[in-house]
Amino acid sequence: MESLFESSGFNSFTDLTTEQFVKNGLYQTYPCLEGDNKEWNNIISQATDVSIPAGEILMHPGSLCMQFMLLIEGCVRVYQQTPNDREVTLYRTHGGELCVLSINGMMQQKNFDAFAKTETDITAIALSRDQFLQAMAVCEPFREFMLISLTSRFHNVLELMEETVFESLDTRLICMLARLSKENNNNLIQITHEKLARELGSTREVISRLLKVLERQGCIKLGRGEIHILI
Amino acid sequence: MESLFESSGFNSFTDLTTEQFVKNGLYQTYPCLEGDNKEWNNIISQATDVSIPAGEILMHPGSLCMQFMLLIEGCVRVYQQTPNDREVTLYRTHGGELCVLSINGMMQQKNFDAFAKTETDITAIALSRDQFLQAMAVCEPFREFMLISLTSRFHNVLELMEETVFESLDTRLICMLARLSKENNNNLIQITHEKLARELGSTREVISRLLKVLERQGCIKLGRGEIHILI
DNA sequence: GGCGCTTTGTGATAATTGTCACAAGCGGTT
DNA sequence: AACCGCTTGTGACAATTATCACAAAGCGCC
Repeated sequence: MESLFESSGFNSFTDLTTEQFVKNGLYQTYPCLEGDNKEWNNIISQATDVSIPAGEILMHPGSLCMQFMLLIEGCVRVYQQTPNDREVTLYRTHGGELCVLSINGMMQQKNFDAFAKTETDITAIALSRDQFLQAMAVCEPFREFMLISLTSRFHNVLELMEETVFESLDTRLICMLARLSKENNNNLIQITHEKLARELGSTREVISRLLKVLERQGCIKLGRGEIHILI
Repeated sequence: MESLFESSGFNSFTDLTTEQFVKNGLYQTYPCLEGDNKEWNNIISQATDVSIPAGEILMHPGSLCMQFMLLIEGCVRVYQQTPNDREVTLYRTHGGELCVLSINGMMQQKNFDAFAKTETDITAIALSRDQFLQAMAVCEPFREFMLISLTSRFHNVLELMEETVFESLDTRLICMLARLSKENNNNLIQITHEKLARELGSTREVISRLLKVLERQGCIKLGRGEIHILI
């Protein structure tokens, strides 16, 4: 199997108009990177625009990503998987965030033992290793952005670690529901029990049972593929 | 409570001879950073040598570390803790590795919700935020080292994540014993059950029982404060 | 309506892990 | 020997979580 990022020119835009559009998108999404730095602008003008549909696996254990990705639009889920098909979500990368996974492959021999999959169509800008290193050398805001991105992602994962080690599954489930509701700004969450289980690293039956308990307690109302939060 | 790193000049060396000694240590420990880069050498010559005894808490939730640490010698344990006094080790930083935690505080408002504690006496070199950013700007090997350090630490933590989510405690315990034995290159491990529990995020009684099972199976031989690995 | 697929509900059961309580052993000190 | 602190052993018990098995309900489609 081969990572999509390794294969060249996947769905790349070739006409300048579209390219221009995406690269304007870059500064809308990453205003902190805009500036009159000639070298930086030069690098960006040579970067590849990338567009990938939902549901594609961008990285998987064993793949060595050789490009650096600045996500413009869309959402990528990073998760781990066991042989017996259990999963846990590690984090998600959204537009305006860089793909920290993609740095790993570029900087080291070690390949990454996690999956990354597009949850929506995404657009992104890809830099080669050299372009990336060059950008690091010449552009102070880029350096700063890199460091902040890496450390906050690290921070996220440590928080997740703490939760999974010390918190019971029902607590984690409740937190997850609260978060989903808040993110969508909606008391109605559209998700199956199966997917919730794959978020939390558990199994469907267990989640179904826990949800049923919450429903009996009057916290939520269950429907097929949806959960109403009743505060 | 105040982080040690925040308080200034903790045990700093003041005489040039010792300083010189530690800074030679820098290049012994970090050969990749040595070079004839004037700006870099200038930054390093102004950096603070730090020496801290074993058992000190360097960082704790709520502290904002404002210095960047290059660890020369010794070992720092980074761990999380619950109100009811359970712990889990996230990772250890040894001589030759940089303290990725310390970058977090410098780059962001968010403070780090983990503990860092010296397990041995340590010596390190501390850079201020400005010195650090300057170093990132002028020194390509330093940049590369930073990126590699950050991504491999990230990698470590994700592996740990996978283990704790999907592996049973006895499996994780066995792995831990194997690792400790390998690290010391010795079939005799000197550690208490209590400490093993704090490594793994579990409790003493549980670990004691699991160890007893392993002993009955003939895998190990238990003694007070020590475990013999019998292959 | 009938079919097929996805999703949910749930019983039964086992394994894992945590918690409380207390005894016992070991090693050093006085 | 007597004492003390640290460490280990273990019973009893509860709670949590996973697993297997299968039924039932919801939904789209012909």
